[in-house]
Amino acid sequence: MTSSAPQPRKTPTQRRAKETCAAIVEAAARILESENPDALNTNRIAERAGVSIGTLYQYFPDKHAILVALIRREREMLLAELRAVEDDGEGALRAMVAASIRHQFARPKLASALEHIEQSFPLGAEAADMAEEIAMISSGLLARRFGALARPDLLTAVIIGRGLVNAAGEGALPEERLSERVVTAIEAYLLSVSGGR
Amino acid sequence: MTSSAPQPRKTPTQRRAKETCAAIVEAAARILESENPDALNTNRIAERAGVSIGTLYQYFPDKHAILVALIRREREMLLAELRAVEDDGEGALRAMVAASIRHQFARPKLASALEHIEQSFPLGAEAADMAEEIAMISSGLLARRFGALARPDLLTAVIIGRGLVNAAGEGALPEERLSERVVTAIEAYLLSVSGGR
DNA sequence: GTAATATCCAAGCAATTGCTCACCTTCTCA
DNA sequence: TGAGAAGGTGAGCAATTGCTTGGATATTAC
Repeated sequence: MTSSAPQPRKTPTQRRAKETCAAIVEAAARILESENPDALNTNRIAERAGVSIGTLYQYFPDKHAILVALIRREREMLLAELRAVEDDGEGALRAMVAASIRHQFARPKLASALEHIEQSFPLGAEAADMAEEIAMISSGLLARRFGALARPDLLTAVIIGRGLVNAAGEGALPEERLSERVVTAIEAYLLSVSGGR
Repeated sequence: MTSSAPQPRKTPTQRRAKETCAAIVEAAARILESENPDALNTNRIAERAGVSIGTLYQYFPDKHAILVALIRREREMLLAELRAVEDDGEGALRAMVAASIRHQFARPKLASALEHIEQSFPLGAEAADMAEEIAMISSGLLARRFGALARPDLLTAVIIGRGLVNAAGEGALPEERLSERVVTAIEAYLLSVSGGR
């Protein structure tokens, strides 16, 4: 009975080791941002992190695990911002959109690189968890304004928002007045499916 | 003075050679569909196409060129469908959405695999051309119903549509009543920015 | 038919990749 | 203070990759 998700060989306990781990993950992020993503290999990650390749493989069982850690790190940052949005009914949608845009434009290249990587290897369960939590948060925040929303309608709203923010982050849509544009698109759709009132 | 876009070594003239070329491109498509995209290498493409690796490199200067050819092939198929939409005012939007959905669901895995590949290497100029042509087509078809639309609003509508169709193609959104949903989202947005009438 | 041309073959090279292993260094704590 | 644990090193292996090359086979033109 072999576990399909390999565990790291060592768990970092001392502070030095935790910094090393963080440096490795951040090095991967920097490579994804600066060079073409094909240049992302473990030797290069170790080099940019300023550690040896052997050290890297003490904390990450394989290359895949480094990317998973990076994706988790970024997801948690976004989720934290979304969870912090206050449920004041009126401005909640605006605040969620603003948080998403802030996250996307903090490190736009990284955000879109990860976007593509996420699909190529199924981070399946976790991606679903993340989608679920975003749906839950949004559901609560939007209910006051649009009433109880059917699941597909909620998903549609989230996808519209994500799509527009990503497109803008990749330069396919002007950044100007992006926030209003996204809010408008989501509001228009939700009003339309929730009775138009 | 070296050209940055390498030309194929030979242009296929006989029918046999053209079939070989098509088989190579289709083999790449099948690999992207069936196996994980990391397994896409030239040796494998040649094997699945039923030709030798040497033959492959007679018509394609490098691996990149095969993917470009495949992307072009798929783009042309979609564009052809979109161009064929009749300008009857009312049903034009519905018809464009239907064409996009048909294209996406004809070979869903291929469509989303290419979606991710397109970004990783800049097919820059051509991608822009495609976006431009879609914008032109849409612009004409939507003008009758929504009036002259500002460029960013048009782009937003296209991105909303693409995003929803892709999401559905990847299973993130139920396929049920997808067409109505997409039309609703686009209509709601365009009505909202074009004066709400 | 036969020469010229077009098409196809596949062994294998050079480079890159993910990763291991045997060893050294730094830290912790009794 | 010193021994064991935690942290770190980097040469290099095995596998894979994109691609070249030298030559065999098929098609066309005369």
